[in-house]
Amino acid sequence: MPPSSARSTERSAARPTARQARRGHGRITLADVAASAGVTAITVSRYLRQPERVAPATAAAVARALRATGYMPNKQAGVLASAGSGGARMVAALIPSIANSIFAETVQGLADGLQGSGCELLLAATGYSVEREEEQLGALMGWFPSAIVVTGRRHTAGALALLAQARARGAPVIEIWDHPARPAAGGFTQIGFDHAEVGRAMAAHLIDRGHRVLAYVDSGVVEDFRAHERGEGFLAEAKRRRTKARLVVAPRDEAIDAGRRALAALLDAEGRPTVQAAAFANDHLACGALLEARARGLALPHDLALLGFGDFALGRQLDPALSTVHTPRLEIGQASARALLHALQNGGVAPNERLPWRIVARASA
Amino acid sequence: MPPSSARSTERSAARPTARQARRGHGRITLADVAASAGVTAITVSRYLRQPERVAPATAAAVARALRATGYMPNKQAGVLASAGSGGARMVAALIPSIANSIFAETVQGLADGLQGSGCELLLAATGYSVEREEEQLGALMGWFPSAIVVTGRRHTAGALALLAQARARGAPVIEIWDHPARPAAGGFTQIGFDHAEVGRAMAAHLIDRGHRVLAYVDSGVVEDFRAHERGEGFLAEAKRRRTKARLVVAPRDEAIDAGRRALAALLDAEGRPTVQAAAFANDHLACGALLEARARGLALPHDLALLGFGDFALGRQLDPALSTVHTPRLEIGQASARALLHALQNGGVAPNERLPWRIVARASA
DNA sequence: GGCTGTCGTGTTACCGCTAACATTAATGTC
DNA sequence: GACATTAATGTTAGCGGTAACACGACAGCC
Repeated sequence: MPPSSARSTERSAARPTARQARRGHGRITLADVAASAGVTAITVSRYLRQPERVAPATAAAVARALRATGYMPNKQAGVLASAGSGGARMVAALIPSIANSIFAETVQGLADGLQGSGCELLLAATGYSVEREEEQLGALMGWFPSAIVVTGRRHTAGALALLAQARARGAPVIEIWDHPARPAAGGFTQIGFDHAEVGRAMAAHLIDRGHRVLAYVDSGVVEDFRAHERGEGFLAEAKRRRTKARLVVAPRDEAIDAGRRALAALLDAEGRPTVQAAAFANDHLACGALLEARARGLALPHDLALLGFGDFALGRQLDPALSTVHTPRLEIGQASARALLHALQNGGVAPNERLPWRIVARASA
Repeated sequence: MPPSSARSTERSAARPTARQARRGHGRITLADVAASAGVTAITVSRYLRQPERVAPATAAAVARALRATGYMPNKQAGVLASAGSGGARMVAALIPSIANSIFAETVQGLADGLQGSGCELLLAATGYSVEREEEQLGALMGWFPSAIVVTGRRHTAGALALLAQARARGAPVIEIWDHPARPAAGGFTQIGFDHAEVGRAMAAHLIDRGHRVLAYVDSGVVEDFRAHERGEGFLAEAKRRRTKARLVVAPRDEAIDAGRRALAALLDAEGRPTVQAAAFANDHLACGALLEARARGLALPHDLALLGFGDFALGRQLDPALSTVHTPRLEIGQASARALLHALQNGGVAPNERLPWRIVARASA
């Protein structure tokens, strides 16, 4: 039965002065536990953090007192006192959108990997805006997180400064979902894959299957940098292979509709179809296109080949099933958690990690 | 240009004693800003929190010093000193799964609603386990969050105690995704809807369309209480309307497969179909069943009616399109943010909120 | 002029915890 | 038996901020 407000003896002995100082918030503190165990606060603190350093008899008394009081350590105070070198840690994660299943799974992987490590996850969404990212980063940094996970390698100068500052403090900084061939300027740990390479592979896949007039339907989200990079890779590979390819940008509607309309535009432009094969910035767009193609009675992949990106559940179930790029979305989160915990324990910078993706050739391309 | 390590004059004046006390972590503190502005720390603190209380000339000097130093308030210290009555706040949210798009959208709504309010989001996933929930809650409570959002109304005794304790401290506690007809024991704010009612409506919908042999395919996730409640409502309504109905539990596989297999079992049991219409715990299951039905050449909804729950993107695009229940998943998050911010500002308990859902009759039922 | 009130700022003490050093007692060493 | 070593616990002084009160300067009032 926890004593409701038994403060340390020393304190309750002090008679209430006129100056009614703040006497705590009624929480149970280390001092309460210590009083109950007949030791001082530091001994209880030691018991909790390095139990091998307190004598067995004392340890037993402290353990009893902890149980009796129902003590819960105040992590704010812990971080403040030990600047994060203590047990309590917070990991800040910044992703473009939580509702986007791709990032949701990555966050799930991150949360799973952090589970049981004593790290809590502080999450914010940027809405695909680097300015919002900087803003959110500023807010999160006020908590002095032990590690920071951001999405992609493009950030505002201000955000980069904040990240560099965090790293200088010893906080690992991880950029996820991106890992270009040449390392980025900031020099932060990168866990992901090379989007330009994926774009090239997408083009190669379509060209290898005999398609000669290609298009990449890019995301309408201006700051979806990774989608744009896949587009650049796509065009580069097409050029290298001397194949016609163009880039169009999907309208910024609901993605499935946007895909439908983007394909319609490609098919109806100039009065005749201007593509034989199209790759898309994501599966939502590709699924929309696939539905549009089906509605027009086109035979996939003969009349038209469609290739998505992301391997969402929807594409797998449509008929014909959507060919796409499978991405390590859960793995990126898990690997980040691993990397960051390792860096926190052993110091040093977490190494980059390139995770595998693969083209899943189903019926549409 | 921020001075790299200019501490307050008073401190740098103190000659370095043998006892090399901890002299900060090299961060820029209020004292640094104060020294640069020629005032004391408390004045800077006031400028930041109640600017109308400092003289205009001082304010200008402080503002200049803030810009010069690049100060970033330490929120840990702020919370510790003012027990959350200060500006810095943290909201802890506990959901079953982040990867589940339903909850991801709710978290997105919550994050959106919190955006700009000075509240940060501390997130954890329970994996649909009340024990894990208690554990995670214990970990999160160490940060003494200003508000807590949990999913559903079923919790372990330990978790309930923690929640009650938080509420006693003045932290609003919100249970999301659930709002039964009669309030739950804990008496926490509920924002969601009545799942039994949805279950009844699902049965009513099928019965009204002439189906006489019903089934509810429940989630294989043991602690998906809300799905089970919909099932109970479904059976109750069928009973009231004197209609045959049974409850079966889907295997705990990948959900689309599970739905396929659950329907197959219903159709093949006893050598002949044992249902005319089935409702499902979620759209993933229902989509699986729909694909299975289509593969068997059944005509929906004549031969078999299928009704899902959740209104996922997939079901909308299948052919025939899946009839389902649309849920206010984003709204639940937004409403929670609103409620919680209101409660934090004005004190008092946030009122319950019942959010609207609706049956979306498409082609399958 | 003395009293009171307000404004703007400073002083002190404290939030709850832990690093660094101090202290005490028990143990080992020659 | 004097001294160094180790083990176990305590003392002090912070971490970086804010609440509560203190205080001086000036204004308004009789």
